[in-house]
Amino acid sequence: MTAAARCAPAWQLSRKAHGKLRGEAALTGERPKPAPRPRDRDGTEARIIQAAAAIMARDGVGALGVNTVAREAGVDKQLVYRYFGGLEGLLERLGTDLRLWLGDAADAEIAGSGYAEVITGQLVAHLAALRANHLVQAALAWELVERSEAVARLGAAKNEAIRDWFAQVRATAGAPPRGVDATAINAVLLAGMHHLVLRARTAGDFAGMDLTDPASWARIEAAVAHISTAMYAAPAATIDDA
Amino acid sequence: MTAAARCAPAWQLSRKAHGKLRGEAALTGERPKPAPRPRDRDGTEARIIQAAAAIMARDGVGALGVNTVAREAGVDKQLVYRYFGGLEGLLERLGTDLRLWLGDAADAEIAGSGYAEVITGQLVAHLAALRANHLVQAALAWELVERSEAVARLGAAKNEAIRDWFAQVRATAGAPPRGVDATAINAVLLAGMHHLVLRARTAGDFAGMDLTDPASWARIEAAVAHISTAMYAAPAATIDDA
DNA sequence: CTTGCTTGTCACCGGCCAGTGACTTATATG
DNA sequence: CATATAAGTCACTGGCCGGTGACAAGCAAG
Repeated sequence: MTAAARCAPAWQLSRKAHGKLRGEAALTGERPKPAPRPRDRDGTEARIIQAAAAIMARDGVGALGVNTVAREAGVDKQLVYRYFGGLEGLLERLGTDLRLWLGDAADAEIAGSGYAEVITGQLVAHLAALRANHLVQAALAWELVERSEAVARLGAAKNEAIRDWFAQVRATAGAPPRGVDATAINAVLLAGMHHLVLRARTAGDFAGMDLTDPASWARIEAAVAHISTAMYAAPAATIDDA
Repeated sequence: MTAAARCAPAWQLSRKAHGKLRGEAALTGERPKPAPRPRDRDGTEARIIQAAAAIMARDGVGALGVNTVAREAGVDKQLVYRYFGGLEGLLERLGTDLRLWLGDAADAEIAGSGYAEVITGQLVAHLAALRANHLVQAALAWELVERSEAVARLGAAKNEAIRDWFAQVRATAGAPPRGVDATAINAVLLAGMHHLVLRARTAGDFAGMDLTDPASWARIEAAVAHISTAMYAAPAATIDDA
């Protein structure tokens, strides 16, 4: 499991000898030859990772388990243990790939003149990318529920991606207007977008907005752009906080 | 049940001495008198509800189950079925109480002059109330992960509370400035606050903000107030969208 | 008193899950 | 060729969970 993996460290097993042997089947009848999958380690690993991603995106993280992943992949669960060291390692591998996916989502072109325009464009692009990526959504939702080590690892990768993104934006757009806490404002806007996307995938609404209606998303996008533009507009010298 | 694991119960059941029938005890030896809990239906129901709330707030919704609740309450799980009709009914009852809690959170005084001031004060108050209420946080996180019927019921209650809140605010503060999509802006801000609070209880950070540091929350609060004030400031006639 | 309802308690079932040992067979290596 | 390794498969253990049936004891009405 995740955090509470060490549940029963000290049970002693009074193991009885296994009765049946494989060859016994010949006595009862002819075996229909199960036709094992052709050997392909890399392909099998890919199948397992793909299955985990599919379950995560479709059914959420709660449905992830060694049995379910193996079943989805059409593979014996033993292979999950052998190749990844259990669910823990599999999730770590999945996190690596997820990091790549995040990179894709953050690859929107950074363009525009001035901080306000650049940030606004980036926020809107981020919203669209996140809305399209169900896997990242599942990971994000997971982080809000679990407190495990795997989550922390995955979250660290994501944070690093966001940090890089911020640095890139700042390098392109320059500094935000003086006296504006851009980090906090961006955090609020980003968090708002994340939350609305996550609400859409389950509840379908939030605070009077029907999140199943594309029109609502247009309004949300406009609101974010509106806020971002207003906050980072050039003549913001009148606003000052400590 | 999610991946969160509970590993405790083995050492509680060490008393194995049960015979097939209750009366058999007299044959084998004197019974130490299991001393059943004195009869108190209302008290027992309250204990169960309280236990469910405690688990939800402490361990999250993933840890909720008939067994765990009964164990936490120190009560046989059969009573959960008898009194509430299973987990479903228990959660419904809990939702009723939760609705009251939500009411508490929304009972901040609506005061101020003008839409901007009223909304800003309400948002800040809502943030503080939500930060203090771990049970509502758990419910909110749950809604982002599950897609069940109980969730929908609970969410409906919450939405109704928010709707009432909006109506009250509008009645007090009047309409927002023309040309401003207040519903969408408020949704973004509200969603941002919710998301940051939910991140704080698990990940502890978001987009470069350390959510374990009270100073970060001061900045977030300032950012929300800043945005709200700027968006709803009276001379907003220059801004127009469709 | 007897009868019936309720409260509290326990035992048990089937099902799913995590994890392990062991077997078969294909492939590479000598 | 023989043999060691690795891939794929199966069987099995132990455990928790949801859910149900049954039992003992309190309590009240007749």
